[in-house]
Amino acid sequence: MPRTQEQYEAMRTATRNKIHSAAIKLFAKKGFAAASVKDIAENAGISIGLMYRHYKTKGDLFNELISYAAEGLEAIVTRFQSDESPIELIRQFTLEILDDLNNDDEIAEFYMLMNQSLSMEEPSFQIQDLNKQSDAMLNQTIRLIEKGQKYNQFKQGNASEMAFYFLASIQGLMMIKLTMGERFETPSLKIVTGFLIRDGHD
Amino acid sequence: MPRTQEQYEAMRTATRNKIHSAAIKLFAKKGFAAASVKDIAENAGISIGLMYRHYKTKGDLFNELISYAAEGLEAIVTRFQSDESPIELIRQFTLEILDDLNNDDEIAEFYMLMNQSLSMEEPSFQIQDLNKQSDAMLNQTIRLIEKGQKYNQFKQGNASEMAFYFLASIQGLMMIKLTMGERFETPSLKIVTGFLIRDGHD
DNA sequence: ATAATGAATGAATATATTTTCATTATAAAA
DNA sequence: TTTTATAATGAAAATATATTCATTCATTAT
Repeated sequence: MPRTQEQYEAMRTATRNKIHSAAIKLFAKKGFAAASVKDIAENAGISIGLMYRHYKTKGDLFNELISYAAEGLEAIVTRFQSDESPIELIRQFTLEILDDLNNDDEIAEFYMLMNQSLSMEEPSFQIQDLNKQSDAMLNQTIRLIEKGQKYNQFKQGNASEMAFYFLASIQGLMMIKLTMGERFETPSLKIVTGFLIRDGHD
Repeated sequence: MPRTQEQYEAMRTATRNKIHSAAIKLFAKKGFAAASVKDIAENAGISIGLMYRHYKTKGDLFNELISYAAEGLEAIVTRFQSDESPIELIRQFTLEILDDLNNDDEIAEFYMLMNQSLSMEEPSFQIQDLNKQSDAMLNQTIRLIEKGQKYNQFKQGNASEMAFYFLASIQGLMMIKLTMGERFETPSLKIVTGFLIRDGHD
Protein backbone atom coordinates (compact mmCIF):
# COMPACT_ATOMS: atom_id res chain seq x y z
CA MET A 1 0.00 0.00 0.00
CA PRO A 2 1.22 3.52 -0.82
CA ARG A 3 0.44 6.56 1.34
CA THR A 4 -2.13 6.59 4.12
CA GLN A 5 -5.54 8.14 3.75
CA GLU A 6 -4.46 10.99 6.00
CA GLN A 7 -1.41 11.74 3.92
CA TYR A 8 -3.43 11.94 0.71
CA GLU A 9 -6.03 14.01 2.50
CA ALA A 10 -3.35 16.43 3.65
CA MET A 11 -1.93 16.73 0.16
CA ARG A 12 -5.33 17.48 -1.30
CA THR A 13 -6.10 20.03 1.38
CA ALA A 14 -2.78 21.73 0.78
CA THR A 15 -3.34 22.16 -2.93
CA ARG A 16 -6.95 23.19 -2.38
CA ASN A 17 -5.71 25.95 -0.09
CA LYS A 18 -3.20 27.06 -2.68
CA ILE A 19 -5.94 27.19 -5.27
CA HIS A 20 -8.24 29.13 -2.93
CA SER A 21 -5.67 31.79 -2.15
CA ALA A 22 -4.70 32.29 -5.75
CA ALA A 23 -8.27 32.24 -7.00
CA ILE A 24 -9.72 34.68 -4.54
CA LYS A 25 -6.87 37.08 -5.14
CA LEU A 26 -7.25 36.97 -8.91
CA PHE A 27 -11.04 36.86 -9.07
CA ALA A 28 -11.18 39.86 -6.75
CA LYS A 29 -8.55 41.83 -8.59
CA LYS A 30 -9.45 41.07 -12.21
CA GLY A 31 -12.96 39.72 -12.09
CA PHE A 32 -14.22 36.26 -12.95
CA ALA A 33 -13.84 36.54 -16.72
CA ALA A 34 -10.44 38.21 -16.76
CA ALA A 35 -8.85 35.79 -14.32
CA SER A 36 -7.79 32.87 -16.48
CA VAL A 37 -7.40 29.32 -15.28
CA LYS A 38 -3.77 29.47 -16.38
CA ASP A 39 -3.33 32.56 -14.24
CA ILE A 40 -4.83 30.91 -11.21
CA ALA A 41 -2.84 27.70 -11.63
CA GLU A 42 0.41 29.62 -12.03
CA ASN A 43 -0.30 31.75 -8.98
CA ALA A 44 -1.12 28.67 -6.99
CA GLY A 45 2.09 27.02 -8.18
CA ILE A 46 0.36 24.00 -9.67
CA SER A 47 -0.53 22.72 -13.13
CA ILE A 48 -3.75 23.41 -14.93
CA GLY A 49 -4.57 19.72 -14.92
CA LEU A 50 -4.41 19.55 -11.16
CA MET A 51 -6.83 22.41 -10.88
CA TYR A 52 -9.34 20.39 -12.86
CA ARG A 53 -8.84 17.42 -10.58
CA HIS A 54 -10.14 19.58 -7.77
CA TYR A 55 -12.80 21.58 -9.59
CA LYS A 56 -14.83 20.44 -12.53
CA THR A 57 -14.90 23.95 -14.02
CA LYS A 58 -13.66 27.44 -13.32
CA GLY A 59 -17.23 28.31 -12.41
CA ASP A 60 -17.30 25.59 -9.76
CA LEU A 61 -14.22 27.08 -8.14
CA PHE A 62 -15.82 30.51 -8.16
CA ASN A 63 -19.00 29.10 -6.67
CA GLU A 64 -17.12 27.51 -3.80
CA LEU A 65 -15.58 30.85 -2.89
CA ILE A 66 -18.95 32.51 -3.26
CA SER A 67 -20.50 30.11 -0.81
CA TYR A 68 -17.81 30.94 1.75
CA ALA A 69 -18.64 34.60 1.28
CA ALA A 70 -22.33 33.84 1.76
CA GLU A 71 -21.59 32.02 5.01
CA GLY A 72 -19.63 34.97 6.35
CA LEU A 73 -22.31 37.42 5.37
CA GLU A 74 -25.03 35.28 6.91
CA ALA A 75 -23.18 35.33 10.22
CA ILE A 76 -23.11 39.10 10.15
CA VAL A 77 -26.79 39.36 9.27
CA THR A 78 -27.61 37.06 12.16
CA ARG A 79 -25.62 39.18 14.56
CA PHE A 80 -27.35 42.32 13.38
CA GLN A 81 -30.65 40.67 14.30
CA SER A 82 -29.62 40.04 17.90
CA ASP A 83 -30.88 42.07 20.86
CA GLU A 84 -27.58 43.79 21.48
CA SER A 85 -27.34 47.55 21.49
CA PRO A 86 -27.28 48.95 17.95
CA ILE A 87 -24.36 51.21 18.67
CA GLU A 88 -22.33 48.29 19.97
CA LEU A 89 -23.21 46.10 17.01
CA ILE A 90 -22.19 48.77 14.53
CA ARG A 91 -19.02 49.54 16.45
CA GLN A 92 -17.96 45.91 16.66
CA PHE A 93 -18.76 45.22 13.04
CA THR A 94 -16.90 48.28 11.80
CA LEU A 95 -13.90 47.62 14.01
CA GLU A 96 -13.62 44.10 12.72
CA ILE A 97 -13.74 45.32 9.14
CA LEU A 98 -11.09 47.97 9.75
CA ASP A 99 -8.98 45.45 11.58
CA ASP A 100 -9.17 42.97 8.73
CA LEU A 101 -8.24 45.74 6.33
CA ASN A 102 -5.15 46.51 8.38
CA ASN A 103 -4.12 42.90 8.69
CA ASP A 104 -4.44 42.17 4.97
CA ASP A 105 -6.97 39.47 5.65
CA GLU A 106 -8.94 38.32 2.65
CA ILE A 107 -11.91 40.44 3.61
CA ALA A 108 -11.47 42.97 0.82
CA GLU A 109 -11.25 40.19 -1.72
CA PHE A 110 -14.43 38.57 -0.45
CA TYR A 111 -16.28 41.86 -0.66
CA MET A 112 -15.27 42.22 -4.26
CA LEU A 113 -16.63 38.75 -5.02
CA MET A 114 -19.85 39.80 -3.37
CA ASN A 115 -20.10 42.72 -5.65
CA GLN A 116 -19.35 40.80 -8.79
CA SER A 117 -21.97 38.22 -7.99
CA LEU A 118 -24.59 40.95 -7.92
CA SER A 119 -24.24 41.57 -11.62
CA MET A 120 -23.83 38.16 -13.18
CA GLU A 121 -26.21 36.79 -15.74
CA GLU A 122 -27.34 33.24 -15.23
CA PRO A 123 -26.29 33.21 -11.57
CA SER A 124 -25.58 29.81 -10.01
CA PHE A 125 -27.60 28.93 -6.95
CA GLN A 126 -24.60 29.81 -4.79
CA ILE A 127 -24.57 33.26 -6.32
CA GLN A 128 -28.30 33.58 -5.87
CA ASP A 129 -27.86 32.69 -2.22
CA LEU A 130 -25.11 35.26 -1.74
CA ASN A 131 -27.31 37.87 -3.38
CA LYS A 132 -30.11 37.03 -0.96
CA GLN A 133 -27.68 37.54 1.91
CA SER A 134 -26.59 40.89 0.48
CA ASP A 135 -30.19 41.93 0.37
CA ALA A 136 -30.77 40.76 3.93
CA MET A 137 -27.68 42.65 5.03
CA LEU A 138 -29.06 45.87 3.59
CA ASN A 139 -32.44 45.36 5.21
CA GLN A 140 -30.99 44.53 8.61
CA THR A 141 -28.67 47.52 8.45
CA ILE A 142 -31.63 49.78 7.81
CA ARG A 143 -33.52 48.17 10.70
CA LEU A 144 -30.54 48.50 13.01
CA ILE A 145 -30.11 52.17 12.18
CA GLU A 146 -33.78 52.85 12.82
CA LYS A 147 -33.53 51.08 16.15
CA GLY A 148 -30.43 53.04 17.11
CA GLN A 149 -32.17 56.26 16.19
CA LYS A 150 -35.09 55.34 18.45
CA TYR A 151 -32.65 54.74 21.33
CA ASN A 152 -31.09 58.10 20.53
CA GLN A 153 -27.70 56.46 19.97
CA PHE A 154 -27.63 57.43 16.32
CA LYS A 155 -28.08 60.74 14.55
CA GLN A 156 -31.45 61.40 12.96
CA GLY A 157 -31.92 61.17 9.20
CA ASN A 158 -33.27 58.89 6.51
CA ALA A 159 -32.25 55.42 7.67
CA SER A 160 -32.21 53.91 4.17
CA GLU A 161 -29.92 56.61 2.87
CA MET A 162 -27.68 56.16 5.86
CA ALA A 163 -27.51 52.42 5.34
CA PHE A 164 -26.67 52.78 1.66
CA TYR A 165 -23.98 55.26 2.57
CA PHE A 166 -22.54 53.07 5.32
CA LEU A 167 -22.37 49.95 3.16
CA ALA A 168 -21.09 51.94 0.20
CA SER A 169 -18.27 53.45 2.24
CA ILE A 170 -17.17 50.02 3.41
CA GLN A 171 -17.42 48.58 -0.08
CA GLY A 172 -15.44 51.52 -1.39
CA LEU A 173 -12.73 51.10 1.21
CA MET A 174 -12.30 47.46 0.19
CA MET A 175 -12.06 48.44 -3.43
CA ILE A 176 -9.51 51.19 -2.88
CA LYS A 177 -7.51 48.99 -0.55
CA LEU A 178 -7.27 46.40 -3.32
CA THR A 179 -6.26 48.81 -6.03
CA MET A 180 -3.87 50.94 -3.96
CA GLY A 181 -2.27 48.18 -1.91
CA GLU A 182 0.56 49.49 0.24
CA ARG A 183 -0.32 53.14 -0.07
CA PHE A 184 -3.79 52.69 1.40
CA GLU A 185 -4.37 54.03 4.91
CA THR A 186 -7.24 52.58 6.88
CA PRO A 187 -9.42 55.34 8.31
CA SER A 188 -10.28 55.38 12.00
CA LEU A 189 -13.51 54.11 13.52
CA LYS A 190 -14.44 57.67 14.30
CA ILE A 191 -14.23 58.75 10.68
CA VAL A 192 -16.16 55.74 9.40
CA THR A 193 -19.01 55.93 11.91
CA GLY A 194 -19.03 59.70 12.37
CA PHE A 195 -22.05 60.23 10.13
CA LEU A 196 -24.07 57.84 12.26
CA ILE A 197 -23.02 57.87 15.91
CA ARG A 198 -24.04 60.87 17.97
CA ASP A 199 -21.25 62.99 19.37
CA GLY A 200 -21.88 62.14 22.99
CA HIS A 201 -21.41 58.46 22.24
CA ASP A 202 -17.83 58.30 20.95
CA MET B 1 -22.37 61.94 -56.02
CA PRO B 2 -24.18 60.19 -53.10
CA ARG B 3 -24.55 61.77 -49.66
CA THR B 4 -22.85 64.97 -48.55
CA GLN B 5 -19.86 64.96 -46.23
CA GLU B 6 -22.06 66.29 -43.44
CA GLN B 7 -24.58 63.53 -43.82
CA TYR B 8 -21.93 60.84 -43.65
CA GLU B 9 -20.37 62.60 -40.70
CA ALA B 10 -23.72 62.65 -38.91
CA MET B 11 -24.24 58.95 -39.54
CA ARG B 12 -20.82 58.10 -38.18
CA THR B 13 -21.34 60.26 -35.12
CA ALA B 14 -24.69 58.64 -34.47
CA THR B 15 -23.32 55.10 -34.50
CA ARG B 16 -20.27 56.16 -32.49
CA ASN B 17 -22.63 57.49 -29.84
CA LYS B 18 -24.58 54.26 -29.85
CA ILE B 19 -21.36 52.32 -29.43
CA HIS B 20 -20.23 54.60 -26.61
CA SER B 21 -23.42 54.24 -24.62
CA ALA B 22 -23.50 50.50 -24.98
CA ALA B 23 -19.81 50.06 -24.28
CA ILE B 24 -19.62 52.19 -21.18
CA LYS B 25 -22.66 50.49 -19.74
CA LEU B 26 -21.30 47.01 -20.34
CA PHE B 27 -17.67 47.68 -19.48
CA ALA B 28 -18.78 49.27 -16.22
CA LYS B 29 -21.21 46.52 -15.34
CA LYS B 30 -19.27 43.44 -16.40
CA GLY B 31 -15.69 44.60 -16.75
CA PHE B 32 -13.54 44.78 -19.86
CA ALA B 33 -12.97 41.05 -20.26
CA ALA B 34 -16.53 39.93 -19.57
CA ALA B 35 -18.13 42.44 -21.92
CA SER B 36 -17.94 40.78 -25.31
CA VAL B 37 -17.87 42.60 -28.62
CA LYS B 38 -21.03 40.77 -29.60
CA ASP B 39 -22.67 42.06 -26.42
CA ILE B 40 -21.67 45.61 -27.13
CA ALA B 41 -22.76 45.50 -30.76
CA GLU B 42 -26.13 44.02 -29.83
CA ASN B 43 -26.70 46.60 -27.14
CA ALA B 44 -25.76 49.36 -29.54
CA GLY B 45 -28.14 47.90 -32.12
CA ILE B 46 -25.48 47.50 -34.80
CA SER B 47 -23.50 44.68 -36.35
CA ILE B 48 -20.12 43.47 -35.16
CA GLY B 49 -18.58 44.46 -38.46
CA LEU B 50 -19.66 48.07 -38.03
CA MET B 51 -18.07 48.19 -34.63
CA TYR B 52 -14.78 47.26 -36.23
CA ARG B 53 -15.18 49.98 -38.84
CA HIS B 54 -15.13 52.46 -35.97
CA TYR B 55 -12.58 50.84 -33.66
CA LYS B 56 -9.67 48.71 -34.68
CA THR B 57 -9.99 46.57 -31.56
CA LYS B 58 -12.08 46.21 -28.44
CA GLY B 59 -9.12 47.65 -26.54
CA ASP B 60 -9.18 50.78 -28.69
CA LEU B 61 -12.82 51.35 -27.83
CA PHE B 62 -12.05 50.93 -24.15
CA ASN B 63 -9.13 53.32 -24.43
CA GLU B 64 -11.29 56.00 -25.98
CA LEU B 65 -13.71 55.82 -23.07
CA ILE B 66 -10.81 55.84 -20.65
CA SER B 67 -9.44 59.03 -22.16
CA TYR B 68 -12.82 60.71 -21.66
CA ALA B 69 -12.72 59.66 -18.03
CA ALA B 70 -9.22 61.06 -17.71
CA GLU B 71 -10.36 64.40 -19.14
CA GLY B 72 -13.20 64.61 -16.63
CA LEU B 73 -10.95 63.73 -13.76
CA GLU B 74 -8.34 66.23 -14.84
CA ALA B 75 -10.95 69.00 -14.78
CA ILE B 76 -11.81 68.10 -11.20
CA VAL B 77 -8.18 67.98 -10.13
CA THR B 78 -7.65 71.42 -11.65
CA ARG B 79 -10.62 72.82 -9.79
CA PHE B 80 -9.36 71.40 -6.52
CA GLN B 81 -6.14 73.34 -7.09
CA SER B 82 -7.92 76.68 -7.40
CA ASP B 83 -7.94 79.31 -4.68
CA GLU B 84 -11.60 78.85 -3.82
CA SER B 85 -12.63 78.00 -0.30
CA PRO B 86 -12.06 74.30 0.49
CA ILE B 87 -15.50 73.87 1.98
CA GLU B 88 -17.10 75.31 -1.13
CA LEU B 89 -15.04 73.15 -3.45
CA ILE B 90 -15.92 70.00 -1.55
CA ARG B 91 -19.56 70.95 -1.34
CA GLN B 92 -19.84 71.71 -5.05
CA PHE B 93 -17.97 68.58 -6.04
CA THR B 94 -20.06 66.35 -3.80
CA LEU B 95 -23.32 67.96 -4.88
CA GLU B 96 -22.48 67.41 -8.52
CA ILE B 97 -21.71 63.77 -7.87
CA LEU B 98 -24.92 63.22 -5.95
CA ASP B 99 -26.85 65.04 -8.62
CA ASP B 100 -25.39 62.90 -11.37
CA LEU B 101 -26.24 59.81 -9.34
CA ASN B 102 -29.85 60.95 -9.11
CA ASN B 103 -30.10 61.79 -12.78
CA ASP B 104 -28.67 58.49 -13.93
CA ASP B 105 -25.87 60.26 -15.75
CA GLU B 106 -23.00 58.08 -16.80
CA ILE B 107 -20.92 59.17 -13.85
CA ALA B 108 -21.14 55.87 -11.99
CA GLU B 109 -20.11 54.01 -15.11
CA PHE B 110 -17.09 56.24 -15.62
CA TYR B 111 -16.00 55.73 -12.03
CA MET B 112 -16.08 51.99 -12.54
CA LEU B 113 -13.86 52.31 -15.60
CA MET B 114 -11.48 54.35 -13.48
CA ASN B 115 -11.30 51.61 -11.00
CA GLN B 116 -10.78 48.87 -13.54
CA SER B 117 -7.96 50.74 -15.17
CA LEU B 118 -6.11 50.81 -11.87
CA SER B 119 -5.60 47.06 -11.96
CA MET B 120 -4.85 46.23 -15.57
CA GLU B 121 -1.65 44.60 -16.63
CA GLU B 122 0.07 46.09 -19.63
CA PRO B 123 -1.88 49.34 -19.38
CA SER B 124 -2.21 51.40 -22.56
CA PHE B 125 -0.93 54.95 -22.37
CA GLN B 126 -4.51 56.17 -22.00
CA ILE B 127 -4.88 53.97 -18.96
CA GLN B 128 -1.56 55.13 -17.60
CA ASP B 129 -2.72 58.70 -18.00
CA LEU B 130 -5.99 58.02 -16.20
CA ASN B 131 -4.07 56.37 -13.40
CA LYS B 132 -1.88 59.45 -13.08
CA GLN B 133 -5.02 61.56 -12.78
CA SER B 134 -6.39 59.24 -10.10
CA ASP B 135 -3.19 59.69 -8.18
CA ALA B 136 -3.33 63.46 -8.59
CA MET B 137 -6.95 63.42 -7.42
CA LEU B 138 -5.96 61.66 -4.22
CA ASN B 139 -3.10 64.06 -3.57
CA GLN B 140 -5.17 67.15 -4.21
CA THR B 141 -7.95 65.86 -2.01
CA ILE B 142 -5.49 65.41 0.84
CA ARG B 143 -4.10 68.91 0.25
CA LEU B 144 -7.59 70.40 0.14
CA ILE B 145 -8.58 68.73 3.39
CA GLU B 146 -5.44 69.98 5.10
CA LYS B 147 -6.17 73.47 3.86
CA GLY B 148 -9.77 73.31 5.07
CA GLN B 149 -8.56 72.14 8.45
CA LYS B 150 -6.22 75.11 8.68
CA TYR B 151 -9.13 77.45 7.93
CA ASN B 152 -11.13 75.63 10.59
CA GLN B 153 -13.81 74.71 8.05
CA PHE B 154 -13.14 71.01 8.40
CA LYS B 155 -12.97 68.72 11.39
CA GLN B 156 -9.52 67.80 12.66
CA GLY B 157 -8.03 64.36 11.99
CA ASN B 158 -5.58 62.59 9.75
CA ALA B 159 -6.08 64.20 6.34
CA SER B 160 -4.88 61.18 4.36
CA GLU B 161 -7.27 58.88 6.14
CA MET B 162 -10.08 61.32 5.59
CA ALA B 163 -9.28 61.60 1.89
CA PHE B 164 -9.20 57.84 1.45
CA TYR B 165 -12.50 57.60 3.25
CA PHE B 166 -14.10 60.37 1.21
CA LEU B 167 -13.00 58.95 -2.14
CA ALA B 168 -13.88 55.43 -1.03
CA SER B 169 -17.38 56.43 -0.01
CA ILE B 170 -17.99 58.05 -3.39
CA GLN B 171 -16.54 55.10 -5.25
CA GLY B 172 -18.69 52.77 -3.16
CA LEU B 173 -21.83 54.77 -3.87
CA MET B 174 -21.17 54.49 -7.60
CA MET B 175 -20.67 50.77 -7.29
CA ILE B 176 -23.80 50.14 -5.27
CA LYS B 177 -25.83 52.42 -7.51
CA LEU B 178 -24.76 50.29 -10.49
CA THR B 179 -25.52 46.96 -8.86
CA MET B 180 -28.77 47.97 -7.16
CA GLY B 181 -30.21 50.17 -9.88
CA GLU B 182 -33.73 51.32 -9.03
CA ARG B 183 -33.60 50.45 -5.38
CA PHE B 184 -30.63 52.68 -4.66
CA GLU B 185 -31.29 55.85 -2.68
CA THR B 186 -28.78 58.65 -3.02
CA PRO B 187 -27.70 59.90 0.41
CA SER B 188 -27.88 63.59 1.24
CA LEU B 189 -24.97 66.01 1.10
CA LYS B 190 -25.06 66.20 4.87
CA ILE B 191 -24.54 62.47 5.27
CA VAL B 192 -21.74 62.30 2.72
CA THR B 193 -19.77 65.28 4.03
CA GLY B 194 -20.67 64.91 7.69
CA PHE B 195 -17.36 63.32 8.66
CA LEU B 196 -15.51 66.30 7.22
CA ILE B 197 -17.46 69.54 7.54
CA ARG B 198 -17.69 71.08 10.99
CA ASP B 199 -21.14 71.36 12.49
CA GLY B 200 -21.29 75.13 12.40
CA HIS B 201 -20.77 75.09 8.65
CA ASP B 202 -23.79 73.17 7.38
C1' DA C 1 -32.50 54.26 -64.49
C1' DT C 2 -27.68 54.15 -63.30
C1' DA C 3 -23.41 55.21 -61.16
C1' DA C 4 -20.97 56.47 -57.27
C1' DT C 5 -19.79 56.65 -52.45
C1' DG C 6 -19.39 55.08 -48.07
C1' DA C 7 -22.22 52.77 -44.35
C1' DA C 8 -23.62 48.31 -42.76
C1' DT C 9 -23.79 43.20 -42.52
C1' DG C 10 -22.49 38.58 -40.91
C1' DA C 11 -20.28 34.36 -42.20
C1' DA C 12 -15.47 32.85 -42.27
C1' DT C 13 -10.99 32.96 -40.03
C1' DA C 14 -7.81 33.73 -36.42
C1' DT C 15 -6.87 33.74 -31.68
C1' DA C 16 -7.42 32.80 -26.86
C1' DT C 17 -9.25 30.21 -23.17
C1' DT C 18 -11.19 26.31 -21.09
C1' DT C 19 -11.46 21.46 -20.51
C1' DT C 20 -9.95 16.61 -21.15
C1' DC C 21 -7.04 12.76 -20.71
C1' DA C 22 -3.21 9.72 -21.59
C1' DT C 23 0.98 9.76 -19.25
C1' DT C 24 4.39 10.41 -15.51
C1' DA C 25 5.93 11.13 -10.69
C1' DT C 26 5.87 10.01 -5.74
C1' DA C 27 5.86 7.67 -1.55
C1' DA C 28 4.88 3.60 1.22
C1' DA C 29 4.42 -1.28 1.82
C1' DA C 30 5.23 -5.98 0.31
C1' DT D 1 12.97 -3.83 -6.27
C1' DT D 2 8.34 -4.25 -7.48
C1' DT D 3 3.63 -3.08 -6.75
C1' DT D 4 0.00 0.03 -5.74
C1' DA D 5 -2.87 4.13 -5.01
C1' DT D 6 -3.32 8.56 -6.00
C1' DA D 7 -1.27 13.12 -6.97
C1' DA D 8 0.49 15.82 -10.68
C1' DT D 9 1.67 17.17 -15.50
C1' DG D 10 1.02 19.36 -20.01
C1' DA D 11 0.00 18.68 -24.76
C1' DA D 12 -4.22 18.00 -27.50
C1' DA D 13 -9.22 18.75 -28.30
C1' DA D 14 -13.20 21.51 -27.58
C1' DT D 15 -15.15 25.85 -27.03
C1' DA D 16 -15.65 30.72 -26.98
C1' DT D 17 -14.39 35.20 -28.46
C1' DA D 18 -12.16 38.65 -31.34
C1' DT D 19 -11.14 40.16 -35.88
C1' DT D 20 -11.37 40.30 -41.01
C1' DC D 21 -13.41 40.99 -45.39
C1' DA D 22 -16.14 40.07 -49.44
C1' DT D 23 -20.66 41.44 -50.11
C1' DT D 24 -25.00 44.05 -49.73
C1' DC D 25 -27.63 48.28 -48.65
C1' DA D 26 -29.00 53.14 -48.81
C1' DT D 27 -28.84 57.60 -50.60
C1' DT D 28 -28.10 61.18 -53.89
C1' DA D 29 -26.56 63.35 -58.21
C1' DT D 30 -26.34 62.61 -63.02
